[in-house]
Amino acid sequence: MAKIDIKGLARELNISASTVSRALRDSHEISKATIDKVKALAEKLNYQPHPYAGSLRKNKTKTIGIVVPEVSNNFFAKVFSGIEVVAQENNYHALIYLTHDDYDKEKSILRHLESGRVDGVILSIASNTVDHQHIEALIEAGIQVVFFDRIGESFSSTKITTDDYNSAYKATVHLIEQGCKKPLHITRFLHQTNTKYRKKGFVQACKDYHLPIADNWVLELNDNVVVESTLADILKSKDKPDGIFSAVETLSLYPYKVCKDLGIKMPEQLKFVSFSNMDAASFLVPALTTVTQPAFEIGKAAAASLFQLLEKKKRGVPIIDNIFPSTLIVRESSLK
Amino acid sequence: MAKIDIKGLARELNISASTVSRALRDSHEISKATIDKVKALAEKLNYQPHPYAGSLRKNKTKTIGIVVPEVSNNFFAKVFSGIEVVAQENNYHALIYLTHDDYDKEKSILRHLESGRVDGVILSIASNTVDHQHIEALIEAGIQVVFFDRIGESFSSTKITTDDYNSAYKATVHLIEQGCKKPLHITRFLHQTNTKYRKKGFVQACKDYHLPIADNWVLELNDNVVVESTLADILKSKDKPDGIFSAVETLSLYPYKVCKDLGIKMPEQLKFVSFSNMDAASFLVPALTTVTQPAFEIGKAAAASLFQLLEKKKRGVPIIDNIFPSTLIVRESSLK
DNA sequence: CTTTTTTGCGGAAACGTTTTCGGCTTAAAA
DNA sequence: TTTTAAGCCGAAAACGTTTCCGCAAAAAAG
Repeated sequence: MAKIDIKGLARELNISASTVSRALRDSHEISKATIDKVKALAEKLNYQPHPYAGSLRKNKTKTIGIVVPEVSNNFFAKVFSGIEVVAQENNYHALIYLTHDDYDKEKSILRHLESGRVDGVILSIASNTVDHQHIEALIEAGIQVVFFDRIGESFSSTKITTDDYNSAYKATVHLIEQGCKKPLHITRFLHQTNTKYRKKGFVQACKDYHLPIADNWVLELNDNVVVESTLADILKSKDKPDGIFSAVETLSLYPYKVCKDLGIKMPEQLKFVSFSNMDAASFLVPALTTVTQPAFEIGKAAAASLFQLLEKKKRGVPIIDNIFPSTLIVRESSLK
Repeated sequence: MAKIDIKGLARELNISASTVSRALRDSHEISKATIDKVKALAEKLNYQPHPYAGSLRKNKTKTIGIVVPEVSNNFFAKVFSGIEVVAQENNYHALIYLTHDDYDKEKSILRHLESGRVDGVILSIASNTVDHQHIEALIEAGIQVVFFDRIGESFSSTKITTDDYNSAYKATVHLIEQGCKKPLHITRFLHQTNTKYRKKGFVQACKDYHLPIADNWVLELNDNVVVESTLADILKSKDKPDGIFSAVETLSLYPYKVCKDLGIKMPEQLKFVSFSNMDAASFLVPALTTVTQPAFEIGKAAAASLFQLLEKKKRGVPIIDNIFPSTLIVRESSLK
């Protein structure tokens, strides 16, 4: 089955390539008769336009780049699903890149994307990137960028987030109302925007409820290998916490493990709430109280915003800050 | 910052575009001096080649398509991670498409990929596709295809799977050895290759251990909304099973739910083993005994095979059937 | 000192589209 | 009858590369 191209169709029909091209796109300059002829033959020969030839000429790729830390993670996986659904609806293609939370990788990926491979990028910043020059360069090169979850605050681009501060505040208040006097906040990479605001919410709730918050009430646990021992040490200490609020899903299973090892009863002796999109949350024992982000919706919103920016036809200023509320799902792990 | 292209570099250096092109690729036809000059300027001006121009000319895209049912699923997410790692190592780009287990979507995606957007495709077939013409057409169009997990047996392409039959056999034997006399096999979409062989393994194990296997020992549960009630009915019946072996991760939480609702004690009254890549498996109560597939390795192998096919330089017949063993991880849910 | 080979480079075609420009008919308007 | 307009289409340029072909000068061989 020889590949058929526009010239082939033109030859077959004894008309010019330009006419074929126009006919396929329903140009008003072409007679109905010709359009029908062309389309019929294209259908018959299973003509598929070469995407890159068109991209090159039109300087439009109809593809976006998705740059995220990882995807074996319920949150990112669901965000991605949301993006993908909207992308398919709009006939866009999605290139996906994982930074593995590595700044250098993120830099090289974004640098590569400056060159016209994509029209826009949906980005969630790696946990250890601090400076943002590579992102600036990308935008400078004319690529639209939409942020989600881990955003670059200094940019004027669209940002999709959840109400990190409020969700964290509410989760903390919940712990306090269930009787916690010494909640511990465990988190990661506090220079990120999302975790930063979650911490603020935690701290503010403690203050508002007159808990004498100390420095060691907030624990930044970036290194996987020490999480368990660190947590164990704290839970064995004399002034141990009576509740834990985790800002990230990746820390949500450790307390179970440590409690089991140390014979600490949850929730009686230790109440626990975690940000999480884990499906199994309600099957843990005790079932995990979660702050869950509307990941799928966030993905859809990010994609929708990006396409709106790319297809400038729709007037109206694009929504810059799009905040989706997270919901606190109370289960057994936090109840008195 | 105006975009710089090869012609721009050429003009700047008073040499021809072809020389620049060759210099950038370290052609032996170009003097060391010129090469250095060109590269220095390219570096200075942050030259990035336009990917699609090159693809068009060379008829090589350096991008692959990944077509999978979904990605909010631990198995597929990890496979994808594996693919992505190898892709980045080889400087390939990955377009990802989700079929959402929909045959029509899969058909239209593959049809689109015939047109030269990718060099090859890594595919795991949607659960409800029965005929394979769209895949044949893709291969016919000159696109290399590598299958994993849900494969097309009739194709001579590379296939990456796990030892479905043996793993299922072993898991079933494990249940029997723990005392099960009436194991129930729950599964989905038995026309798929993977589930088909898992069922065979289950059946054979029952036979080998002289259990009088009946038709209702295998239950195909394709519709999410009836899973719970169906399972409940069975577990309430007089000749209820004393063990369950699930062939798919997506069914691995239902038994917990139903047991809780019906007051059935697991594992005392009902033992349970499931195929699963869930991180939380050991945190469920009782901790879930799993057959876990080396998802990340499968992804890496799929990508590696594909790239080997694409870069024909490496001689030697490519490995056609690549079978990765799964491991049975015994936890509490299946112990007597 | 001539002939051949090698080295280093430029011109132009090619990849498959889209789009600009222009031209030719025929019909409508003047 | 002449002018204008409308309708329909073709030739060629353009997008940014790579590569085929050819050619001059220098080096090697004779």
